[in-house]
Amino acid sequence: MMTEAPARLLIVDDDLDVLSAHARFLRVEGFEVSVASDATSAIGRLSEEAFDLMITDLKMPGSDGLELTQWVRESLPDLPIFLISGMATMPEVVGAMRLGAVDFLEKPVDPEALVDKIRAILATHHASPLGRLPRVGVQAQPLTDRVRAFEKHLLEQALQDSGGSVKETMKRLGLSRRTLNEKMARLGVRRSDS
Amino acid sequence: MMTEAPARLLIVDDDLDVLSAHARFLRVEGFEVSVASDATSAIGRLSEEAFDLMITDLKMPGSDGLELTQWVRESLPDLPIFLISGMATMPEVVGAMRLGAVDFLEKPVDPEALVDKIRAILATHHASPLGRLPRVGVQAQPLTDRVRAFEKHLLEQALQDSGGSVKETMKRLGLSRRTLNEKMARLGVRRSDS
DNA sequence: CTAAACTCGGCAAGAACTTGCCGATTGGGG
DNA sequence: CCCCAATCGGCAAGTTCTTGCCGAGTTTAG
Repeated sequence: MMTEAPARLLIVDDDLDVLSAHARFLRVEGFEVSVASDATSAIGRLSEEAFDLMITDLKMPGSDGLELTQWVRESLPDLPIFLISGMATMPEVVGAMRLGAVDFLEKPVDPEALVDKIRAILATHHASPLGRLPRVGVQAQPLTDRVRAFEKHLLEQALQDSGGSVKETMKRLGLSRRTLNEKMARLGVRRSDS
Repeated sequence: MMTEAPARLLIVDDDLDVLSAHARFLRVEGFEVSVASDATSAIGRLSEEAFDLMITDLKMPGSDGLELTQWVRESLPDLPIFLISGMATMPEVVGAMRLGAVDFLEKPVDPEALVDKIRAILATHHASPLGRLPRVGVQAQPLTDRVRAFEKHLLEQALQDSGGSVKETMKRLGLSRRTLNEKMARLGVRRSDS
């Protein structure tokens, strides 16, 4: 369980049901969540407040997720972006990643998986040399937890990059099959067959 | 048609028919084309000659396109890479892009479109020497090394935030004094008295 | 249906890490 | 000079992690 200063998330989605559902769930998980239902208001929010992560739907009426991503990349280079979309075409995904999205999730989004990814990204980002946000006084957090989160993130990412193949992942990470399995079990990483 | 120095392309594909077909077509289009039928020989080529662009199949026997991409990203950061694949899953595409591929094409590849993309990439690349630097986690080496590096970073950061005080740092990281000392020694972290 | 390729997880020996206990060192104050 | 505070590192018992060996489901291609 984490007790550090809550991370601030901005969720953007034109589907209000999805939006509020995600927002509610993430708040329960301890994040500080702001929402926006379109790119314009999202940009408004981003302009007046600092966020640790933005999660946006790719397909929205008007200015869409890609444009929003682009705007963010130019204006807030350090803000990690998660793109979410159902029925995304390959070119769209490619474009999104090229624009600098950190990850791409397909609808429907598994809340648990989303939370894991969020935590993982925040863990790496906080540690990265970019420490852009003013840090609060005593934000002590066990080293082991942070390292664990990071390791978990690496595992998930490698696994995903390998298309879910354990064999491929172990080569990529330089681990023996057995060790990889152990770590996955220990850290609660599952192969998400896509 | 201009007469500038022809761009040098390296095409990697295990399917020799596809390989030669593409090579032939691209040569007709005025590119200087080299080919390789597997990752190993591709690396060989890349090691001995300079290229402007590499086009590789994602799925190949043995060391696959992802590994090749990874190798290139580490060794030749500026070389743009096109990945080609049929039946690629979303996570694979995301992973490939995250590894730094410039574009991702689906088989069967339309030669005309390919040429367009090649020209476009070469143009932009020549124009902006940096391409896109801000990429996220490029998969590098063994998991353990990366985790170690991360932990070291956290230690250094915490130590610095504590003004070099070990006592303060141990509280902050939730470690016993002895453990902290051990880690510092193991990871080669020293107190930089400021 | 069978063979081959992948994956999993139990088990156990060995390696690596954690941590309390002790004594030693270094700098200030008193 | 002595005492206190902050650090270090040796030692050793206790834990946790790594990894090879084995046997067992699952999938996939023939």
